[in-house]
Amino acid sequence: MLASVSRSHPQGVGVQLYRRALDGSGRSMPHSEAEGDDLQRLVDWYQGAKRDLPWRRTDDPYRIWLSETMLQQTRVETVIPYYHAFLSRFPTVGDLAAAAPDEVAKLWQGLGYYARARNLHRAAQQVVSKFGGVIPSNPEDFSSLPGVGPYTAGAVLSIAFGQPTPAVDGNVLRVMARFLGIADPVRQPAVKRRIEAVLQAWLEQDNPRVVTQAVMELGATVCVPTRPDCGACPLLAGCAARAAGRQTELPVKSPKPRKQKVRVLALWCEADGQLLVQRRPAEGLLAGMWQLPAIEMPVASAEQGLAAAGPPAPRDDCAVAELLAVLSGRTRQPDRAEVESNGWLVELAVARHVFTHLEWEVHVLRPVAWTGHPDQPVPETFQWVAMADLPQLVWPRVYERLLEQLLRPFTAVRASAHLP
DNA sequence: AAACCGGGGGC
DNA sequence: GCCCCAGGTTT
Repeated sequence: MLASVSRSHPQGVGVQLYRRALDGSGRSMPHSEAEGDDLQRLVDWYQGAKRDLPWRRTDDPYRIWLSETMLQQTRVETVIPYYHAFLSRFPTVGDLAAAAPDEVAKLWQGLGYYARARNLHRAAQQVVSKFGGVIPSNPEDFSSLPGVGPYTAGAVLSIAFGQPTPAVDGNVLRVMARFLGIADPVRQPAVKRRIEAVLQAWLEQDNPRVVTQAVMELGATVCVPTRPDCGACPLLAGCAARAAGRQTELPVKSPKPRKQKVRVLALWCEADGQLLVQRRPAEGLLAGMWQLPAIEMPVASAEQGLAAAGPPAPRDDCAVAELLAVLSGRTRQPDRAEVESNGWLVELAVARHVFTHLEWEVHVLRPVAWTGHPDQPVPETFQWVAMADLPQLVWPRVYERLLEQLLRPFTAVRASAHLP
């Protein structure tokens, strides 16, 4: 198929595309002929250069689907141990469908973007209930599953089922933006559509299982964000960005907004070998995960440049007093003496944690005068838990670290010792 | 279209 | 410190 494609325009077309894109002058011209050899070289390169990854050793759609889900916004090295642990516990989609939600969450602990796990679990149940336990191989059905967006659908359908469905992830976006010389912001849907169209043409000319992975592999190992190794690139001949010497300037991305800083005041309430913990709301940040009883106080934007860190302020004492009142089942506001009394909070630890869109500074405080006890009732969402049982709960990374620090020499909080 | 949703590794 | 990673969902 590809061998018959002519080799008429070694590099001219790519340069032209780059200039046109820079001028913002609209549609690209067809580029099938000049890229035929590029595609062939890409495929040949992949066969010899591909990394030996666990999900490349199987044809099982379930395993490939799991890998694509775990790999969303997550590095290969991070995923590998989770991938093995997950499959060890849930070898088939049916096993996953039959699992308890908390057990699925526990195996995802530390991986981030926890909605992925909830969606995958629900999707597995739908595979059983709607598709007889067989992962659907047609785009409409597979894309209907929760957590399956355009990328995941394209990736699984092409890699596991050999269909010519393009999968555009961050790697592919970068490779194609450079190869085609696209100077428009890659966020724009029009850019993604154009890249999908070119990629689909490639998929229809060669084995989709190979082409999809080849482009991604190129972006992951050669056409990397900084210092791309153009000398080793199979697409060098047709690359518009390289021809213009501007490969490091692409892709063009829009600037990100500043992170909101949040001061988190978390309480260490321990009594009778038990610890008071709190379950986060079922929706939103870190949904349904466990933490120390805490209040989150957004730091005013004016203060962000100043001492966002630092010792608890008077306002913090007041907020903690209110939380302690709630824990004690009292409805009245804490009195002046409680709030103003000195030295009633001992700071046991501080941890900073950065999310995509905000930043936490967690202070773990021990209210030395508080007399709460496991025998007394606590409001909903709070719970006394034996120290030894803490590892069974699902913790956000920052609390995992804090607990490990504060519980030493107690047992670890991780699900499995071999995870990072 | 923009905001929300984790965590980590490389520089 | 900044970037960005085999993205999806919600508003």
